[in-house]
Amino acid sequence: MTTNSLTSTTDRDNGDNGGGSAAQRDRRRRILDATYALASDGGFDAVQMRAVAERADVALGTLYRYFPSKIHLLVSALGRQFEEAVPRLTERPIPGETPADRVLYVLKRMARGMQGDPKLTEALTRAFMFADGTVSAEIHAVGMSMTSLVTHAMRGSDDGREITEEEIAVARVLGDVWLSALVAWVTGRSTAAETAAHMETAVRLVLH
Amino acid sequence: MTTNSLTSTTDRDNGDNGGGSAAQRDRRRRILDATYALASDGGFDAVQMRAVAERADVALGTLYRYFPSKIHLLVSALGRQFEEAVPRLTERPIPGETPADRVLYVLKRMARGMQGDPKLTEALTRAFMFADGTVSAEIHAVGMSMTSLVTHAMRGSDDGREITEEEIAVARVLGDVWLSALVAWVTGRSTAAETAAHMETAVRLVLH
DNA sequence: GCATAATCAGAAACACGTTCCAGTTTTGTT
DNA sequence: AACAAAACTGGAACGTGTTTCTGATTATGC
Repeated sequence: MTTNSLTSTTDRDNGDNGGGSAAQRDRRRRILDATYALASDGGFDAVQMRAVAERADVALGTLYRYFPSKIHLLVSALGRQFEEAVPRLTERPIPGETPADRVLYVLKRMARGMQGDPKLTEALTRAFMFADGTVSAEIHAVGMSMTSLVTHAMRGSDDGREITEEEIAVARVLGDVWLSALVAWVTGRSTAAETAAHMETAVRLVLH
Repeated sequence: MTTNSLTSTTDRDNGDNGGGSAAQRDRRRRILDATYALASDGGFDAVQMRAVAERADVALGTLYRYFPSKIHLLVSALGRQFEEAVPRLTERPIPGETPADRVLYVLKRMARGMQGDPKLTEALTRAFMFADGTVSAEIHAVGMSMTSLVTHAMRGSDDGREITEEEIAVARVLGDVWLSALVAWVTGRSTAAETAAHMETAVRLVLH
């Protein structure tokens, strides 16, 4: 199992998306848009496959052709959200004196973004947690984005150095804590403030 | 049917259900036993409410009277498993020279136990991750067990000292990592060996 | 011992994820 | 242009979690 060069500049669309005709790309976009809208409005339960299909103006069978399950659909939506967020967060140097400060800055900004749309976050997080092995590709992609984000924040700017094992380990641990905290928040077991405090503690612990 | 101490030997009912007649306690026990058996055999999907009811020899409506949802049912089962495991793991001094060694010992032993019954673990973990706010009580109990387990391992034996904030923070971070690793393993996204390696890295990172 | 309330069994019904199918439209090839 | 293959539509249908209903059974207070 490896962990490759994460801060890939490659924007490549991998198999599950890039190909296809313009009509197909458009359908896919409409489906993901409908998913966003429904999730943002009513959370996981409101993302009903019939409703998504109707809103995206495709038949139910077509929806299932593009996304073989509700989980795939939501995890793909989460993936797209990350794809959009990561460049926004990494394009300019990240403020902060120490790696801990910078990582916290990034994590908090991301948390704030998600907390601004709680229902959407609930839907996506839940899907992520419920996914089984058949979604490992999509999930791996999200994990990579997360790792890349954190390692990028640990250094202030994008020098060319190879990313070390240590950095990856730190990033993965922080990613795990972040996910758990997110789940706790999403399920109403902790407040946003508690989540933030917990993340801060974890970062200071791990980044000596 | 397999294996371990899960198939209740203890007949005692604990706090969250202690009340009620003997017949009610017996029904509850039968229901949880059926849940164990089905989960151990076929995992989350195999725990079907009709099947649980039939196996426990109660009507479907009765099952729902005792546990308002499948998630509640499974999370309760997980809670009982923890209740049984924690004393077994904390009753004697934990081997290991350093806190890191001892924590690893405990976590690995627990992981081994769960990996010995993968389907059961899958079912319980999924339920845990999918739970919403209405099961926060049960989930909080599990979280406390986990924290207590780790803090106990960090010290070798049970001296009377107050547990520090720092220790709790470390325990919570490790609990988060453990949970994420467990989810990754359960959903087939990582192997047992990878999970163990990841846990080891995290422990060494957090416990200097 | 009996009246009353609580609980239970059994079964039907509903909701939503998922699958399947017959017919139609779009796309690609020759 | 004609044909074949692939994709799409509309809708029915199935499985499983959940709810609801009715009549039996059991527990509880007098």
